[in-house]
Parts: sequence; C-alpha cells; structure tokens
Amino acid sequence: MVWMDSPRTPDFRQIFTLLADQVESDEWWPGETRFEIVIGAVLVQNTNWANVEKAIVNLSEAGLLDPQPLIASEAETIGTLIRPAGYYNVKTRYIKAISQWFITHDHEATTLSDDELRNSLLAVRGIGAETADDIVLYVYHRPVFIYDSYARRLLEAAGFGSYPSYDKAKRALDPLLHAASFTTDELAAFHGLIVNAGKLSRRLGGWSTAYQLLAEHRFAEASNR
DNA sequence: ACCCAGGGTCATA
DNA sequence: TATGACCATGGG
Repeated sequence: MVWMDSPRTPDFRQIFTLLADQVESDEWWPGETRFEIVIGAVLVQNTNWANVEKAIVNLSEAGLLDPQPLIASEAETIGTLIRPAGYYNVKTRYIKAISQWFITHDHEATTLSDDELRNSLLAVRGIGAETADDIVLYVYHRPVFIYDSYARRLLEAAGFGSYPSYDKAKRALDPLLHAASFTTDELAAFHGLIVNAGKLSRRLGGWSTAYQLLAEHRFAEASNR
C-alpha cells in the first residue's frame, strides 16, 4: 500500500531553530507606537510593506497616526494619504473601524482572554483572522502563531501537509504549536523570520528550494548572493 | 505586459 | 461551508 505525501508532524521547534540560525531577523513589528502597529496591520493586507511605509509616513506627517483625529477625518483625506498602500477606499473604512475599536476597547484589553481579545477584533469590519492575530501578538503581546501565506507555504515545503486557508491551518496545528511552549517573544520573532525567509525564497527559486537550503544549513550562504 | 505583495468582504450556490 | 469577484498601488 502506498500513501502519497503522508504529512509528517510539524516540529515547530526545529523549524524555528533552522530559521533563527540562518535568517536575518530585524525588528518585528516595525512601528513607533502600538496604534501605528494596528494601522500597519490593516494597510499591509495583500500589499508590499514598502508601499505601506509611504502611507504611514503620510499619515504621520498629517498628524493622523492617532485614533481620535483619524475617526474625525474625511474619508477622502485619509484615502489620499494612504493611496500608496492600495485598496485605499476599503482600507479607509477599515482604518476608521479599527480606530473606533481601539478608542473603545484598548483600555480593557487586559481583562480579556487571548480568545476573547481575538474575537473582539474579528468583529471589526476589515479585521480578519491574520490581521487579528497580528494585533493580538504585536500589540497585546499574547502568544499566537501567525499562519500567514508564507508560514503555510513553508509548512507545505517542509512536508507537513497542505493548508489552503488560515483557519484550517490554525485549527489543525495550534495544538502542536501550544505543545512546543513558545514564549510570546519567540512567536513574535518566528513570524518575522518566516516573512524574511519568504521574501528571500522568491529569489532562491521558491519555498521548496528555500526549505531544502534551510534543512541543509545552507540558507544564509545561498541568500547572500 | 505580467506577476505578486506580510488579506478581507460580499454575493452566490 | 466554499468558491469567485472585487478591491489598487508600486516594484520586479
């Protein structure tokens, strides 16, 4: 009997170590204030971070990296400022919604469990599974793993099975993840390492070869050219 | 000219 | 519950 591509059990510790040893780790998440991290998490949806930075600079120079003035601003004003980040009409609505949430709920976040906080964020228009987890991890410092597209591609390349959606991956793998007992700081670094590896993986010929290099401890060498 | 990027919503079946 | 259209800019 043949079973094809029988997925192995992900060893998150091993993957983390491979990445930590071989991938450049800058600061995650970039941002001067907690609210800037919130806004960045929305603006970066399906968008290159370089474009997001331009939008954040525009907001900052306009004094709008602050929830109160932001919700008081005209949609057209915000749209013009964040235009480089793309989808500026929908993101304007999203930014206003999450700003209102921040004003109302930020102060009581410490009274909520990780799941309660996540669900509260998910109720906001424009905040889906990944953006919610970004905020839960980088703004509220709760220990969650970000199952973004890079992470799922990495897991697939490592032979750990295919995970077409964020929620499926989270449901399937969170039990194993918790068993590995990562600290919040480790998970914060983990996501950054995965994204940095993902950016390099394109130049290296995709996640498949990128993971091969990682497993053989040749990733750093290969990515330095 | 084409492809993708640190996703999410909404309508439809 | 699951798929597909839609949202938009900028760099490779």
